[in-house]
Amino acid sequence: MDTGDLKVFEAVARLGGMNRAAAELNTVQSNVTARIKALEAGLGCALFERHARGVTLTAAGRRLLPYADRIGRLLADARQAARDDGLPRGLLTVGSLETTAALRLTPLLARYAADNPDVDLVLRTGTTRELIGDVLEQRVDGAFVCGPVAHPELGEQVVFREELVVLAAPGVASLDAIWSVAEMRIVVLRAGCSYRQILETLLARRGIPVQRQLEFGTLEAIFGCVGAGLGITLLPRALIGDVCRAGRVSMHALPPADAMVDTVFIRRRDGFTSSALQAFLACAADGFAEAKAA
Amino acid sequence: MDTGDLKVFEAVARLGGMNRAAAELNTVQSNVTARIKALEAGLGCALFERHARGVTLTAAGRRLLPYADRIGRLLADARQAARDDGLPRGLLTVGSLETTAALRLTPLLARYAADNPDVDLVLRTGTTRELIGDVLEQRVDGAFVCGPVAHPELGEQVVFREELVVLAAPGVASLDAIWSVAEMRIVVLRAGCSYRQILETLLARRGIPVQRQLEFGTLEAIFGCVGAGLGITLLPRALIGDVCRAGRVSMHALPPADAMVDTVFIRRRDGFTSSALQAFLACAADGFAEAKAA
DNA sequence: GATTAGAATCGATATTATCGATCTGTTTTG
DNA sequence: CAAAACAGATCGATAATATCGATTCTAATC
Repeated sequence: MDTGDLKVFEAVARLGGMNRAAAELNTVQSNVTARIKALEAGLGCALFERHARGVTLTAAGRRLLPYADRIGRLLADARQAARDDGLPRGLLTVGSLETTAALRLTPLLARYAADNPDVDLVLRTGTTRELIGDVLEQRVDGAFVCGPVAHPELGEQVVFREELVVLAAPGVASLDAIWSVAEMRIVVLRAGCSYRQILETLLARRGIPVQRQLEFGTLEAIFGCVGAGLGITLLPRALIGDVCRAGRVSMHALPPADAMVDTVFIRRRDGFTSSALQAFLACAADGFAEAKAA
Repeated sequence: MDTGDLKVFEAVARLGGMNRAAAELNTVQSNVTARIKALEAGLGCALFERHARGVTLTAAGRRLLPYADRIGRLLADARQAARDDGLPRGLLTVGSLETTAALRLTPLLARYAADNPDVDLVLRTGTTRELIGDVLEQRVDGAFVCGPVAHPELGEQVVFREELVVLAAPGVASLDAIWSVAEMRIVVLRAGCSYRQILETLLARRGIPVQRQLEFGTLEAIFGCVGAGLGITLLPRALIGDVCRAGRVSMHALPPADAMVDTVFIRRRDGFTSSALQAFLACAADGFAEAKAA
């Protein structure tokens, strides 16, 4: 059983056919067949059932597949680990929620990029669920998501904790006034934003349907929209500044159980921590410690 | 980078020389040299420093080595996982403390062996420390040791919790009478027994030197020896039976903090759980649940 | 300076992987 | 129902590469 064999095996399993796998692997079908046969002979059991429209995994194949994946990933990690001489360089792919990226990460990313010119930094955004998958499948080295995650294969560290507050039009006196409305329009920074989900959950819990959502790319636009009474929004208190005191919007605190949200940085427990990632973690710890002190 | 290459790499690293590795791998030195060179070329960095008395790992080599081990183990797991069709068979190697094996495990092992005729059961004994190493290095599939272990790579489950009591000669009135002795002889079931270590720790904490230890293979012999005033011993209360009520020895409870000992079954968190091991766990859970009920 | 242990190198050989063509058995299509 | 299309198995030729054994080179040790 060889790493090459396992790669072939994985491709055949994923694509459901030897021809397709051969095409992907830039080789010919007879070759793929031969390697699978060799693998099966070495293991002493069949991995695929052959039929007219391709192949499907046998029970043994299904048991082997996750190992093939893990071994492949471990090999990639091993290569990286051996090459990594302690100086941050190469590719660093970090995931983040849209909102976190837009509102919190820019200074950090800018500083990291400036400090580490040899690192190619890639930012990938998605929902918490998607990003967890990305980290598990090693599509990103780590990600900022909405915590807690509590996944056995993931390590997480709280990066910052923030209080979410509801913003509404200036005239709104209290939360109760908001909850008593028959239906609600919400304003978000980006579609799929995690704050949107939280807000929708809060509204759903009180039986208030969300009529429509408005999406704006900047905080200022959101403030303007909310101030004009077009809807409500949910944002970290620290980001609101003085638009509230200026009377442009009204701010409403939530009960602590709903209000406090942790943003955590997750990464694979068993994955290799490259120098580039290590430097990133240090930079992040630094940056957010400053933010807290300020 | 290939699994064969990694095996060669591991052997060279462990033996500190290409000739020695070649001998172990049943091949010739030129071959080992060639594969290491290929591996280094593939990675783009040197893995060994060559000098007159063999080779030593470079920093890159040191980083790679743990991955080589892990990949090797994962490959072995993968092979097992693919072959394992759900029916317990093959080799099952279990570790245990001497004492646990002698006093608790025999009925369990007998039943397991009877229920699973296709499994070759191997029992390996050692101290908790040794057994932890055995489990980590995959020399055993799992082990009964003195808990708690709390190692990140190991999962543990408490198998039974027992109260240890001190046994002394019939005339001894209390623990204080024992602690006030100037020196003490202790009686144990086997050398290296974990109860011996606990007892020695207890004595050491009170500044009592252990003069000599007596070792006997059966509980009866220990009772006789202790009853004759030759020394004291430490044993689970459940194993003592009525020798105490019969007046042959005196029994002394310890403070709860010292008295309660957990026996836990440990195994690798990420390791493959074979059908044979799964059946063993079921058998153990069953057997010890009965023991508790009785 | 001779000896020794150990790694590098090299040419010959054996092994293995790859390729392209062909065969066999389905399923779909005309 | 026959033909075409599709998918895997098989096979012989060839290319690649792993292995071996002999030799060379180097740095310690005697």
